[in-house]
Amino acid sequence: MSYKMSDVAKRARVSASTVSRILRNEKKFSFSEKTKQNVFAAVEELGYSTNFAASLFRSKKSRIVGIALQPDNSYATFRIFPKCFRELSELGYSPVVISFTEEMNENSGINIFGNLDLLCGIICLYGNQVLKILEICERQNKNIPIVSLYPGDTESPNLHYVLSDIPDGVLKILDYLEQNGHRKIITAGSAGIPRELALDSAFKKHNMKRIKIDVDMPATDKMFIYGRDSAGKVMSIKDASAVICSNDEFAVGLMSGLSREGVKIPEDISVIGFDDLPFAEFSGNGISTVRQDFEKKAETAAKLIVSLIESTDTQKQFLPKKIKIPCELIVRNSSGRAKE
Amino acid sequence: MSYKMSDVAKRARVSASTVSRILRNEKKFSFSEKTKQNVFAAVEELGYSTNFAASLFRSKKSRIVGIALQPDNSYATFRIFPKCFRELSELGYSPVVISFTEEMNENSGINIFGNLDLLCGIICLYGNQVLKILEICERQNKNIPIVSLYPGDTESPNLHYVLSDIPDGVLKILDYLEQNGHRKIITAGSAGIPRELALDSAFKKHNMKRIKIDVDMPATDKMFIYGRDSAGKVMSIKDASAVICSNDEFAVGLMSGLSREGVKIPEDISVIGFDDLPFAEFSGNGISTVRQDFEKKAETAAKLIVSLIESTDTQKQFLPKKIKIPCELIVRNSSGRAKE
DNA sequence: TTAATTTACGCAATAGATTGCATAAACTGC
DNA sequence: GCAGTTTATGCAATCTATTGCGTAAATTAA
Repeated sequence: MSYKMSDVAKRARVSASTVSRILRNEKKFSFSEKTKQNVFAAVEELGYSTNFAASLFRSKKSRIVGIALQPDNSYATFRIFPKCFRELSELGYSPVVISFTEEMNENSGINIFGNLDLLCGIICLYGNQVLKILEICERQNKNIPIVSLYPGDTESPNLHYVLSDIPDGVLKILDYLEQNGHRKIITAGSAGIPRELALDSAFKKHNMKRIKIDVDMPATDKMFIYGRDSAGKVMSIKDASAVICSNDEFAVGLMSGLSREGVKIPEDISVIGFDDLPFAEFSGNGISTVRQDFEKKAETAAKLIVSLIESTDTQKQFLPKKIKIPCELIVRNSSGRAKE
Repeated sequence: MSYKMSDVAKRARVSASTVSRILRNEKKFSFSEKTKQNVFAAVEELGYSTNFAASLFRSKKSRIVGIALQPDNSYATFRIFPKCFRELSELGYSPVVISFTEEMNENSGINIFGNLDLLCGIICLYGNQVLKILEICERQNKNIPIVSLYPGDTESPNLHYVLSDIPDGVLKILDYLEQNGHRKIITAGSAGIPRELALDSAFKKHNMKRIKIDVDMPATDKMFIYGRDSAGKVMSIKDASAVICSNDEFAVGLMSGLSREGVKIPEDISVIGFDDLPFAEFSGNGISTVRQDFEKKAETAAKLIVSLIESTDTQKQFLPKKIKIPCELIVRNSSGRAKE
């Protein structure tokens, strides 16, 4: 049987309340250095660690942060997840995956973390899920901070965002393509409304011709296939000299489809990916792409949510609603100068 | 404020103990249909759900299963993880990631799930970690079932395993290569002792010449790089007609390195991967590889651990110690007949 | 020096589900 | 129809950390 707080208290010759307060360093109370020393020593000697269940039961404060993941995870998600997880752990919180289901609803209760009782904050790695989560929280009067790593189709003022600066990334692509003589450019795939708007405005700014190939891409684990299956459409557009893809997986699939038909990359057409996933460097002769700094996003999100959890309502107002992380254009060999 | 069990009890005109027993359907007790109906109705009407903290506090039974992941996750891991997660959830358990740290030790307590108090079982997706976890459990007298999805370097009789049938997969590769005239074959990378033994015995059985290129591959997120950096060594072995790689990432990296040097695949050399990760189909003209049925592994592991958790000590003896999942050879265009 | 405040700590109630023990009612077998 | 068993349910103790309230001692202000 393991020790309890009263054992520590006895050994340190103080009361259990004192032990509790010192261990949680409750700021409303102060204790002499000597008392603290005694308590810590007793804890050390007994190898005591506080009973999570009892603590949670009494205080209702969990230090558990939910991480919402989509059911069929793209590689990008799993660049973010581990970093996010470790960062939260180091900040003294316990990250917990709260969703792999499409239909997250109150009564699902599919596992104990499915209902939000235990959570003191949520980080959402799934753009289109976050509004639903917010809705559930509001209906349950669960006033916990929510940080989203994707914009979703519409941003909400009740959420916090840590986003890659997609508009900037898109502009960098177009700058590069323009400098290399590209004028008529395909965009292929789909990546939500904000990306769409970013592309539109970038094309407008550069006064270049955009040809859209919209692809319905519901399953994130089928990106390669969506890409490959789009090769025909891309080839049917005769005078385009470049394709900007929604993500690297799509780009790899597309290149595979194009190669199969004898199209040479980048001689016949330049292909640009998005994300810079690990395989981007090694697919074909390397894919030109926009690198998202997933690690930075994850770390920032973890720090932000902890700040939000630990700050008072007044302090919260001064914390940023939206943080943008820069993107970087990585030029490899899937792109080059436009033909003639 | 949310309802408690006594509220439900009052509404159903029974005692709280009865509610508790009915909701958990404790098998030692029996209740009339009518009583059950009343209780369920009351629960429904009040929208009651049991307070996890109180329940855990009193019973010390958590229905939380730890999933141990390695810090730098390979893609393979994240094929398994979501499936495992969902399966466990559907079986009424709450999966929780318990490790992204190399040095998992008792006192890390890096988050509340780091010490094993809350867990009723562990699934380990990380071969070399599992023995350490077992050791910690034993030292803490934490007698919970542990299921490993990788053999690790040495198997332990105190663990349960759900493994891909690697020896069979390896044999299938050699059968195929032999039929296609390959006689002198490189194996490149490293994948632990069991795989090593499987390769040795398969080569012996086929009486073929094996040339080992051992690569130290500590970081699973650098597999592509290890592969590419091995191109030189592979090329230096003149008369080999095929390379069997430890995994698909390595294979993609290697192919990238070889192509860069003008080596044609499969004309000059056949490359075989392992795992059949999603990009294998789309890299180059498709990589020949051995498909591991990750989904099946995940599902099987989840079901096994739940059986172990819910069975008595006597029943446990009849549950399998090791379950093997078949592999399948997928032939694509990175391999063909041996030269001349 | 006294009143006012701050510092330092303890007492005891409390949170809500679980479970060992007890009991009443119903049933079974002879 | 009675002893013995099974079914069906309730009572009350229990698990352990937290926290509101209270107080004594130390410090500061006046």
